[in-house]
Amino acid sequence: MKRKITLKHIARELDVSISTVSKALKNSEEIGQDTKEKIQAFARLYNYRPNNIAISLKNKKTKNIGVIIPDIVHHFFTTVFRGIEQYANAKGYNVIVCVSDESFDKEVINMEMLANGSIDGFIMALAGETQLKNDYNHLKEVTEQGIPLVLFDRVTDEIHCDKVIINDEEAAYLAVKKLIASGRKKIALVTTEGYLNVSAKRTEGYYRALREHGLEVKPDLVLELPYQKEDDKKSEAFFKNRSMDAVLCVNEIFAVKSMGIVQRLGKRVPEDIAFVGFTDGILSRLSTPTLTSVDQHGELMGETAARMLIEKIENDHDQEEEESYETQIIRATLVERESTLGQV
Amino acid sequence: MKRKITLKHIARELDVSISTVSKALKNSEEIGQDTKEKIQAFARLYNYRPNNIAISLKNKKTKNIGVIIPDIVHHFFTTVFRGIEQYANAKGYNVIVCVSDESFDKEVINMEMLANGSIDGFIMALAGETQLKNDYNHLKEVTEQGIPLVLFDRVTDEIHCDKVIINDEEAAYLAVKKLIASGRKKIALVTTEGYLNVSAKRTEGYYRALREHGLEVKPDLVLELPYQKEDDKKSEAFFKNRSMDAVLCVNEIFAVKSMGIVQRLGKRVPEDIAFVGFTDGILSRLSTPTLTSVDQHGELMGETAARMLIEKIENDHDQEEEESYETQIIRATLVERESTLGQV
DNA sequence: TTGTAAGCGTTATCAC
DNA sequence: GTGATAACGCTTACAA
Repeated sequence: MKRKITLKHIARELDVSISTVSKALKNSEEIGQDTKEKIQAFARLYNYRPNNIAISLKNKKTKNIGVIIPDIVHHFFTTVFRGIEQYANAKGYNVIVCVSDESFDKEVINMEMLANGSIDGFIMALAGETQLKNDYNHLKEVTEQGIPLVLFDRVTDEIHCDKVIINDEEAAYLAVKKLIASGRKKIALVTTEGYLNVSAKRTEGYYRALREHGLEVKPDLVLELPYQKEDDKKSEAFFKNRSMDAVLCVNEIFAVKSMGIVQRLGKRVPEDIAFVGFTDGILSRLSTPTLTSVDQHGELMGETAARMLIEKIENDHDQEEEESYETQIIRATLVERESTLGQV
Repeated sequence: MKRKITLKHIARELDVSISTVSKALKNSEEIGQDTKEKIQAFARLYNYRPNNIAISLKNKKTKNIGVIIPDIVHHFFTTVFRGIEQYANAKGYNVIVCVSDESFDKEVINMEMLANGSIDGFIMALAGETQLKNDYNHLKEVTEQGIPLVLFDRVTDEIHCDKVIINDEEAAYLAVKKLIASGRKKIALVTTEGYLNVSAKRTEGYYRALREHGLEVKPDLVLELPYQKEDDKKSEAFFKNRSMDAVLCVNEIFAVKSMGIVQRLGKRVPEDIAFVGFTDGILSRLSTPTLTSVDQHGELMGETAARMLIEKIENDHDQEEEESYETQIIRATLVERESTLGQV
């Protein structure tokens, strides 16, 4: 087993001082040509690599960024993560991920773990529970310590920091508007219980589109489902007992499931009922019929978040006080597929 | 901005030495009751938290584990990751993820970055390119340095280390056997090009099942598709021009796509053609018809890998030389759904 | 009971 | 040109 070699080893072996070795390896002008060559050759031979931890301690920079997301087995978060990871990596940063599992406590614990020196900044989407509790002290503490923070998707007005969101309200509005333009009149909504931030905004957009086009807003055309738990009974009853010609769903899982239920009830998609989902993932592309869906551009979102964060991290030293925070809005786009084909 | 406080600050403030503070905060018997209380109160007040980096440097343990996977927007890897993350977190470890993107170079770079002190051990699945090149020097170096490594799913015999795999060959064998038992006789295979390890094993299982049941092995009933790129033309031609009554696919994406194509060609699933996929993910549950699929138990796999790794990490100090490596086999299970219903 | 000092691996400043 | 020294934040023998 060849253990990792340190400056000290090289110094001892070549009978020079540690600082000489350090400088030689940085090709410093101070060091004589022959000594440099000798040291560099030795270092190469033994495959010397500086110890990241020691450098972190010295520089007070870890070159790590902490990402805390509610769930990892989830297309959207995964996509955002890829955007973060790619950008960060290109900039020489590593990414430490923690999953809050929608739990407030886990979010707090993970944040505290990472905040004690492990990372230079955070990128996160709030846990559902955190949004419900409306308790953001853990975020406040972190920002007060001067650790840069970027929130994405699941954000809050309570915290002043950089944010990246999509135009949820508008995207839903535009999707519904399109349905209306194609002749649909009885448009239902399938959304989540418990009012996650984003679902709430999408719901607003849905209502606004109806109102602005003089369509009646019927509360009984709105179905609220639990966020993760499967509950097909409720959906079946909903679709069986109501008349509608289009459905907006706040995510693609709800949409694909609903399409399945509706088709089993003998209705045709899109002829009888059109469907639009959010989160343009693999399900949308592979369902039958393929699903028209709002693409949230997760990867771009992640990249944007990472860019904002790294920007803050690397400029932190000078402008101490002139805190200026930005909210970037990623414009969602509607990807049209079979589930909304045709004019009614 | 309240900057993070250190032992030194506390010591200076309370006019004691750093070591006294350190000991007091660990509730050491050495320190007098009143001093302890004074120090602890002060620390609590200013919310003192030890700096992880300093501790890492001291202990030569980072409490981080490095995970390198080919892709993150991928149900199976994501599931494994969740298993790793949960177990690791419960044991007080954080997880640093790097994505190799199926690239050999990225895999090497990421490994080297992390190996220089950032992590205590690796869990990884090999990049496709790495398996093709058959070059594992980066893994060798890491293990020779005494950094524990656990490979999962995409493994290699070239490296001696702990491994976690599923019984791919057997799982495919059993799936095909089941198809045969239900009366299917002309069974096709949809697999990946380039022979990823796992696909190759599944292919073997497919062949073995046919042979053992006296069915003819027809090479033209085997379709090889590119791993990621969409190429529907090829599939369409395949299904249009051949007669078959069942299909085994090496992943659920291939399966769901194929089902779509076949249905568009006017055939019924499962009446005319039965389908079985691998990777029991969300697609399998939500496709129409729902897909019978081999559950690879990713989460268990991740948890197992994390357990093996942490075990090695925490026992490294004593048994230096008596290297004993283990290969855990997770038994895949067939989840039967609509796509294989009924007897022919 | 408290403090001093060395050490983890590096870098930077200053002396020789 | 080269080396000693201090520092990053913490732990821990060992002194006092």
